[in-house]
Amino acid sequence: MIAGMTLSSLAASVNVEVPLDLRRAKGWVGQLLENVLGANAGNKPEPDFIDLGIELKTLPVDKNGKPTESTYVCVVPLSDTTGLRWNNSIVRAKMNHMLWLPIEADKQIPLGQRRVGAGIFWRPDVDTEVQLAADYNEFIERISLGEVESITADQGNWLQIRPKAANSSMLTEGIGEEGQSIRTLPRGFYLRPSFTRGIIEQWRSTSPEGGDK
DNA sequence: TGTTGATCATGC
DNA sequence: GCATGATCAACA
Repeated sequence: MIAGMTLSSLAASVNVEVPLDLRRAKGWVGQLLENVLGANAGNKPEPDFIDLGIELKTLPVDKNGKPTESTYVCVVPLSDTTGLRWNNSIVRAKMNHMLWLPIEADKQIPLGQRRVGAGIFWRPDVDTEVQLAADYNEFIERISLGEVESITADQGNWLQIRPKAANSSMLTEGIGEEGQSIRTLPRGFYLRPSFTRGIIEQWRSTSPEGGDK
């Protein structure tokens, strides 16, 4: 029902002001859509629609419909990694059912005039999940071995690990090279734009609304 | 121009 | 400080 609507009309429907730009309101679009659609997980590490088990993600896209940014998934566990496996991971819980909402992100369009696209309900197919699991397990193994400081963003096929903090001086507990406790920058799991591009392309080729371009 | 590392706002 | 929502902006 909200496909095609502008952010300013959606904001008006929930009595929210539209900021001039996103520089000081980076998560504004995502929070607006949570509001409009009634997501209820708050800031808990659970899917947004708890009862449905569905994770809501806005996906900024350029004029060609290609994602312009990576997608944050969740915080990376850096200290208590024993027993962590793909099957009991928060990454898997969130990615099991996702609702993607493409949003126009061309900076030439004023924020309030940007439109929401058709929602894409998505679940990973078997091959995709195998690859995500491989990325995840490799990262967790390296973290368990005390290699967190040598993980860079160019590692991982679909998932990547990057800093996720208020600033570069934030520290959290991690595992050092000798297995000791260290202080290290908090990290997050992110999905590469190449991954979300695939979701859009898959939708375009299979949905009646999607056309074939 | 795409990526990587850094950063912004909010709630508790 | 940690978890949510993400985008910014410098640099390769």
